[in-house]
Amino acid sequence: MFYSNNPRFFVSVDCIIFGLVNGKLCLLLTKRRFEPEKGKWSVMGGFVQEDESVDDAARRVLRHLTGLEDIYMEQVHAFGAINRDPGERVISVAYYALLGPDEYNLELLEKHEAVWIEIDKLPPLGFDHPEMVKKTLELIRAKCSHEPIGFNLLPAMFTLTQLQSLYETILGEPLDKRNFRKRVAETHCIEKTEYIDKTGSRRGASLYRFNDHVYLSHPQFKI
Amino acid sequence: MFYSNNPRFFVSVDCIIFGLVNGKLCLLLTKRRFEPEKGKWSVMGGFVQEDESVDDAARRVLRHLTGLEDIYMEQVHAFGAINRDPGERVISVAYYALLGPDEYNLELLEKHEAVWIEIDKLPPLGFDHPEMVKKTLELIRAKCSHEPIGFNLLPAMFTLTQLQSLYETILGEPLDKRNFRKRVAETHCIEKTEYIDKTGSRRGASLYRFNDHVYLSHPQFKI
DNA sequence: ACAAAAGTGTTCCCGTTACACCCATGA
DNA sequence: TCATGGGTGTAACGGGAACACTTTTGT
Repeated sequence: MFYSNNPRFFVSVDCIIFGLVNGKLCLLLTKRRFEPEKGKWSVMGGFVQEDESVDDAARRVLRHLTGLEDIYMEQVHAFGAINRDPGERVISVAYYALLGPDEYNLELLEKHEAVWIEIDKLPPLGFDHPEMVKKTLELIRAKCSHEPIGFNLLPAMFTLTQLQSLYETILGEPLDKRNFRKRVAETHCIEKTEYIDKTGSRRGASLYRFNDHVYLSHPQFKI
Repeated sequence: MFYSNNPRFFVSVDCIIFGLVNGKLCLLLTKRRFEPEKGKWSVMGGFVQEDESVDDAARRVLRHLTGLEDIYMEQVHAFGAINRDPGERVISVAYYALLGPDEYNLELLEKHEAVWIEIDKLPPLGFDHPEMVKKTLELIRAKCSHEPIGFNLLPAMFTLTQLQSLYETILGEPLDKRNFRKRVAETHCIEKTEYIDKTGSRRGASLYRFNDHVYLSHPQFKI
């Protein structure tokens, strides 16, 4: 057919997977056991197959690591430099994903030799993964203030201190506690529950919950 | 080699090309003469080749249409649905480009059967091009207020009325003239020249120029 | 003289920021 | 009782929005 004059390429997905481990923002990385870039750290990836869309390929990578289907995930950028993979030419589409504490179990991660590494202690990464991570961080930094993506990293119920500390980590700057809580109060989709978390302090802190139903009916969000 | 278990795909670029024609924001479209989607309108595209990066492929499409190398261009999104191309499977990376009035000549466009069509009079497009255009519009709408991309659509010198009307078209809403000019005045990288445009009014309007040197030394922009 | 676009300041309001102390509890 | 994190209000400031008339000049 007409298209056949043109070359075909391997297409991969690379998933920049975020999670909170002990309250620290981490990336899921693996140390490559095969060439190319053997021994270097890299993000989790895989090749796109015939029977799946590119988005589906990213979901498959996520599913293998977590056993779950409905992980928050979004495309970041396509990377298409000729020599970005020193082995063969591969065009890669980067995605980022946000995992909540219940969305990963360490056994499954161990089986895939994936480890959580704190975002500000990243080892040197192979390929063009540093650029992918950089672009992803810019993206979520810009996005987290007007779209409620941060909740995907938290448990279903969380304290305001946890939420604030998450935002501080993502934005890389300290936030004023009273102003932060004022904005939370104005954001109707974050609601206080009757539950109290006693593990983080002697006094106990109210647990809050993100109400996506309220959010979807009034999609306004500003933190 | 190890990768060879995996399938390969055609990869294309699709360029959503904007231009100002008679002060109206337009897209460069073509009516397809070949299957698939013969007779439908589509944006300008091409297949990625072995010897070029994906970005380079987009630049090549632009170069063929304009004869120029340095067109403002940026990636929008990769589209990878299995059946997005009814002919064969093609994974496409969308780019948008902004052409100034001196960056296209109608003969060259005619040779490629490309025509300018006003952004609010678009015909039905084939493939997933409607989604590409929608995503692109969202992107430039969000971007034009904090990054000086609009100037790529204007001649080297322009009146403030032209600039305002461009922003009104992109944002889809009328802007207050005095507030607009106040913001322009605060933006050091837009400078008044000694020249006067007499074609747009009896009185004549001062011509302004975007100074990218100033912008690069103080990359701040807010309109 | 008049039509048509160019050009120009001020006021008000609201949202953002800065800031410090008391509370509840377990050890 | 004290150490620890939880929780609360107000005042000052600054940026954004609303708003109308005069100027210039070609016809």
